[in-house]
Amino acid sequence: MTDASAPLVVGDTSQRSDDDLLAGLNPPQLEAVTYRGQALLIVAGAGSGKTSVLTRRIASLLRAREAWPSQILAITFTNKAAGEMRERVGQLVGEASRGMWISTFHSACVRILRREAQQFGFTSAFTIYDSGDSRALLKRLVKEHEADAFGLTPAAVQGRISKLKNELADAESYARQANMSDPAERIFVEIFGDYQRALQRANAFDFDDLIAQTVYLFRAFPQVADVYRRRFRHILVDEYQDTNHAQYALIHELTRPPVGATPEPYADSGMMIFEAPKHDAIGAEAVGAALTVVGDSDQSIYAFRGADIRNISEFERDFPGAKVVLLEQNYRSTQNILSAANAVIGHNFDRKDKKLWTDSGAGEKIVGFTGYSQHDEAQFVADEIEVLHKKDVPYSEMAVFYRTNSQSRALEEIFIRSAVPYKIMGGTKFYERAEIKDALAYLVAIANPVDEMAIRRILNKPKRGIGDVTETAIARYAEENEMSFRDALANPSAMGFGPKIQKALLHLDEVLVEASALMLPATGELAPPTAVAEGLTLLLNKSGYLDALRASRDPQDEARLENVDELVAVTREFARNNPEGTIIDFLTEVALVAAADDLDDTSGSVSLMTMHTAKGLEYDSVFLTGVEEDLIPHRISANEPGGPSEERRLFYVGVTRARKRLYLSLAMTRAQFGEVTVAMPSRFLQEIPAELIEWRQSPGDVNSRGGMQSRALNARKPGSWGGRRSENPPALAPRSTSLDKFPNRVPAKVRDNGEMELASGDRIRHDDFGEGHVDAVTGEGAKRVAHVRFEAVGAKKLLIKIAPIEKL
DNA sequence: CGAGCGCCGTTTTTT
DNA sequence: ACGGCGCTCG
Repeated sequence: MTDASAPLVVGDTSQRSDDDLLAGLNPPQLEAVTYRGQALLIVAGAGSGKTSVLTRRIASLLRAREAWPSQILAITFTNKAAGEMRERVGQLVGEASRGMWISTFHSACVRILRREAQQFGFTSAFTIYDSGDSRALLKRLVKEHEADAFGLTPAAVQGRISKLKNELADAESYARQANMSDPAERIFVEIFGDYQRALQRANAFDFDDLIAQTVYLFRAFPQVADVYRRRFRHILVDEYQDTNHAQYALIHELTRPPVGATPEPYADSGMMIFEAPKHDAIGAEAVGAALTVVGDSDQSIYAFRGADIRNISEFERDFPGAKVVLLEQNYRSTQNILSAANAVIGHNFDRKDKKLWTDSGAGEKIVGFTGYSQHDEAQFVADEIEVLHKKDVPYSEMAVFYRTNSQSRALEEIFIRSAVPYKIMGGTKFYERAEIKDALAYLVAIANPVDEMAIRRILNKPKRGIGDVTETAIARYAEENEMSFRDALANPSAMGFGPKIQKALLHLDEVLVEASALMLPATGELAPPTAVAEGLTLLLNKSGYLDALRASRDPQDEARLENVDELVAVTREFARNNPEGTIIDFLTEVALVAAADDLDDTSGSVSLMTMHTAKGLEYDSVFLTGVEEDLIPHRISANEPGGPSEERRLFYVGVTRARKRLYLSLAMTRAQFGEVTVAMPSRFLQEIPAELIEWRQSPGDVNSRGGMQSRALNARKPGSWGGRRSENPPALAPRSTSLDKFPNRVPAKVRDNGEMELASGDRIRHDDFGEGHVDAVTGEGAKRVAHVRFEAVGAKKLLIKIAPIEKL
């Protein structure tokens, strides 16, 4: 650990006034940087300079010697954001920034767990299972329990387990309150328990465990928790609106005052605890860490994975005496973009009204475009990108967003044809490719030999003639003899296999042994930085994996070979950046990369990504594509309580990423499941004042002209609409132009419930809030208000005439 | 045990 | 439209 080993900047730096830190801040920003107290909530609208405020706040704590670097824990949403923050703090305070913990929730928890794993039955070499890994494990368990007969698919089970873990429910606690007379429920409980035991046996945590188990650890071992409570005196959490319950609990545990009585200068795990600077009171042991959270409830877009908006809306209740600072001035976007964003988000009720503003002028109008097909739309985007590029907008300052990953395909096709350089962030991620997972499984097999999943994965890759029967036999032998799968595999002669299989297994064992010797140095010895790269190369060569790919005549295997080479290059790069990095460090880094953590962002390409991935990023020019009903808002969200509101926030996030130019595009038809369907413009377009948008081609244009000529080169593929039909698809038949002209037409159902009668005791359903029970009705005529208790979201007051409700 | 074929479900978002 | 998975046959 390098924690705090670097000295604070000395001499004039610390004496110097904070002018440079505070320069150019507006009053609320200033307050956010300089406020000192136990709890601070910074409500930071999009583009309000929150990163700058956070970094300056940290810098000012360090400069004033109110905290040592090692006493600061800053949680960001992505590793990339963490890196940027570290760099920016470094620019302000130099070397003093070393030793801070700036990382994501998951990275911070891994760090803690690696240190403390042996406290509760794991080793520090534990594996991190990504969703694919846990899916594979669950698949086996679901099969074993024949649970599919009860409608329990691996995906469904995985979803439920994830949700439960985010709520800090474990298998036992859930079992206690489950309805065990329901057979499906009983089997689910069994699978959950088996799953957890399998993880434990494999010395592995899944993503959700990383958080939840850290919380358990702190609760079960208060003296361990105390180590971290004493250590971190300032905790800062970004994107607080997207924290889930487990993360919230973790923060709570960390900000609690230490309970133990004996502060030791050196804690058990060898971590150094520094005494507080003497002129300050923060060393008082009874006080919990100061907490700063930054968030914007309008940008909460992760409810589907357990983010609980109440964490931020009830912050003041959770932390009495908390200070709240509002940052509303936007420094990113033009007023036109902000006005559009404000208008859209204003349609969400149940939100504190908050309006972004800027003093930098209206800027260009938002450009709208309606393509005939998704390819047509993509061609518009590609053409426009070229126009911008000729105007000296670098490709790296342009981004294309979409709601679902599958939409990227059409864009890619057209971009390739149009020679637009692009990179896709996230998507089918590099690390999810089969060949990469294979290669990583070899590494896991070295680092964590009890991880049976990893060994099973590589058992027959490349093909060694080892099939299901052999695999099961090894597993049974291992179980009978109470040894690990890895050890069983090492003496195949005991299992009565044929000579061919014995030879194959022995060879695999030899390769693994040899690689272990290379990559896992004896205790005390330091492995050379190149160990991971060399070990991986050795594994892939001697196992025959590369040979098999090379020998294959499947054209895709060539690409796979390149990908594996790329992974080897990644290990070399890792060695350069982390001279002391071990195989475990490498696997950790790889397991926790996020979609937005792109490796090279100086690549001079246009970025393509989902709107979710776009959160926290900003670009000069942004293309928001597929702005259609059933896409954004997504069809599936329509029936979920709070779904439509969350979709609106997602759209809002997309819009507010743009600094100067925003393009909103859609297609009139979209191919889905191989079928062409008619798309309707998104309701969110309606919510933007018409004068803000300049339509290059409005939905009305496309309709009334009876089909545009497709500009997409490949729109004439046989089987798609172009070839056969000379007439227009019937659904797009021309209509009268004037009334059709966009804004005022599309799905705009102005809501009017008329004289809907509601009385206390009625049950209603609300588009966003779900079902609820009417407690009372007050007011008269058009202003009658229903007081409703919703099952999902609690009590709300609704204007009966216009609320999106129906009586049940 | 492995290759080939046909069927099915897929597309919401992610650490 | 496509890929993944399971089934069947060699």
